[in-house]
Amino acid sequence: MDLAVIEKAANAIADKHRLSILMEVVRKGSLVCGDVCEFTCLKQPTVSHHVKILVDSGVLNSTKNGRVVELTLNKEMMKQLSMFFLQLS
Amino acid sequence: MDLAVIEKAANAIADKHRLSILMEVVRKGSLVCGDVCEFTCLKQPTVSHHVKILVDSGVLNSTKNGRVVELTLNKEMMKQLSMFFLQLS
DNA sequence: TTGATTTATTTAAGTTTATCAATATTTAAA
DNA sequence: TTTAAATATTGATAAACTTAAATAAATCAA
Repeated sequence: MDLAVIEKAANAIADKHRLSILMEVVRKGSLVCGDVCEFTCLKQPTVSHHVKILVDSGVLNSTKNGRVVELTLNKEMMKQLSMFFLQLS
Repeated sequence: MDLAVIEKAANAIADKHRLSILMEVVRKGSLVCGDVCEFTCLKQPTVSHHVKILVDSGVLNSTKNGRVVELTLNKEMMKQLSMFFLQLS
């Protein structure tokens, strides 16, 4: 269990907007960045910044389809996090 | 599942020193604040600050025994976090 | 009560982060 | 090849965070 991975994932989740992006990805299955601008009150560069943190941390996967970037949940990371906290409980 | 709780706990864990305090509490079973000053390279007011964040977030429990503050793991919070990520995976 | 010990608080400096305007880049469509 | 659309990057500013010195508060021991 790499603590740096946990720390980075926790950091990605430790923000109101990023957590809400994560939950919306879960709810919808997938999102493009433009969607995020709509349901948050954030401008495009801010969304880009937050999405980068979520993707770099491994919380979200991103795949570029033409002009859009599709965001999906990294379930492997969710499993890792779940196992980490399970072992502590 | 209260997202504000998840966000606050994630924030508490999203710091190298605080995560290491958490892991040391897990390893030892319990710690006092003075111990934390020793195994981290942090001064007492800094430790006090980080401990406060960990306790306020519900990640650690604290009980005052005389002059010392005993820190233990809040296993209920660990369970909550584990379940949260399990449901997402 | 006095002195020592442990933790908390205040304050300040330095660093990092969040935000957005402006602009660049990439790609699809006309 | 232009134009339009989606995302990324840069640069600037304000807010938040980390750190620690100085100090206060609480508690134990002598």
